[in-house]
Amino acid sequence: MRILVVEDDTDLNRQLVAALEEAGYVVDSATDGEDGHFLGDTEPYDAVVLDLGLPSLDGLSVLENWRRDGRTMPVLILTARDRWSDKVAGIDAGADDYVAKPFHMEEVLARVRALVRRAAGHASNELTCGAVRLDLRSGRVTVDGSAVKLTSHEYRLLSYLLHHQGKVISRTELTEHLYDQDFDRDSNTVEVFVGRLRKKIGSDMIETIRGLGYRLGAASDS
Amino acid sequence: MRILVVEDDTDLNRQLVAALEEAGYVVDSATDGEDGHFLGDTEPYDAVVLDLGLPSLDGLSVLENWRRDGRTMPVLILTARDRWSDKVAGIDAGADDYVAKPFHMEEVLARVRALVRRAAGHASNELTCGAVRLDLRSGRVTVDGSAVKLTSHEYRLLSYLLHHQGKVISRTELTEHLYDQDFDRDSNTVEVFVGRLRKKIGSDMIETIRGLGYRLGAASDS
DNA sequence: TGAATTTCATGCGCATTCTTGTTGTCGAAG
DNA sequence: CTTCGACAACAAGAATGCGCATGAAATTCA
Repeated sequence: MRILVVEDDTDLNRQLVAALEEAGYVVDSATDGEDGHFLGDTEPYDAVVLDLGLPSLDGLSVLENWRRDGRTMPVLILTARDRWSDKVAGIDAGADDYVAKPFHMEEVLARVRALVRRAAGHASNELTCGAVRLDLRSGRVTVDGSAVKLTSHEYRLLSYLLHHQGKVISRTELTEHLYDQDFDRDSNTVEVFVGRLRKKIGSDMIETIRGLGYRLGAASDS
Repeated sequence: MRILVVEDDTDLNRQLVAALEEAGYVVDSATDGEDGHFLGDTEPYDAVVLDLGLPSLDGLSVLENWRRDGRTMPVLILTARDRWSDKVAGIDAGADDYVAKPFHMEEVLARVRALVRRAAGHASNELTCGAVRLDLRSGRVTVDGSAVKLTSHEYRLLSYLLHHQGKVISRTELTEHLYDQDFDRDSNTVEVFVGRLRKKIGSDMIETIRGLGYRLGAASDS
């Protein structure tokens, strides 16, 4: 999962990035509205954390621009302001959630978790597929009840596949969501990780659709 | 759009119902957890407004039960409590949004609007023609309910035909859309793939219009 | 620094795709 | 009605290139 943080306070920015990375996300960040707007317009993020008070281009305008351009990724708004009318404006501009500063990092994490989860159409924090179970809060993975130790990339891959289970995911989509902007395109890293993951969770979980991508779960249904 | 309101304060309940109906929704309401839980489990709502402090069955439990039963409709939580840890608990239990009491009705309406709008984006889109069904999201194809395995090109071909069913598609149009610009003109690959597809989905699906191209669907006409 | 993790490179197996050639079908003209 | 030419369907071998395994190099992390 790939997240964009747009926050001008460099300290807070750093904290957010650190916390999100700690939680297993790939994070890009911008410190002003123009950069943020550009990134959000060009890169496929799974969620955005957006401060409203930004230099060069106001957060609300950034959001409105994205929505006008048809970008639909979930956006969590941060703001020092506390007036409810601002909240309504933000929500109607297309924000998906809202946190008032000062906030607890835990709360932001929970909300981002929920946004990403919901954007993929899941209501619960436990993602399961067959014998595989992933708890988004603790980051633990079990297969048939017994814990499995995954490396950070393996976890990201599995998490993405579980969020979008049943769907065919192209290799480019995976690289775009599991890595930040600069990544060597013609590389077989993804295949390597799919192979590793298969070894750990069972090779019949991830299906290969030759020429299109991979698909997890719901292999045999009518 | 049908909304469920679960709120024990009869005054507030009535206000919510009135405001939501005013906004054009069809609204059911319950004043305790058990009733609310039952309704949410049996009726298909597009969104739920749920108070946390309820008699007979706590709101959080109601929500958890719904999620455990696989109900995925968006839920907006109302609560008097303001401690952030409660918010996190609510969000992690599967709530989609959160409003602290006391609130402005405008805000609730804005959030419900947002929830409904977002949930609408998850309609699974499938293309069908006769017994053939193609789910664009999962890339699965079924004929008479039983799954059919297609290769990448076969899938693209079928998808294109389904998108333009009833229309006559020339062979050049197909090559132009299934291949990138430079493609050996005098080649019969398209016919080969039409043949393969016919073998897999039934030969009466794709009609040949001699000299013009192919047509899928709309079989019964002169 | 040492261990774990991630990335990169090579070669192979095989599903998929393409080509070729033949047979079959339709339409029009003699 | 017959015959001929053009177009389409089918089959099967050939070639392409995708995806996987494996191991070594590089990088990160403790």
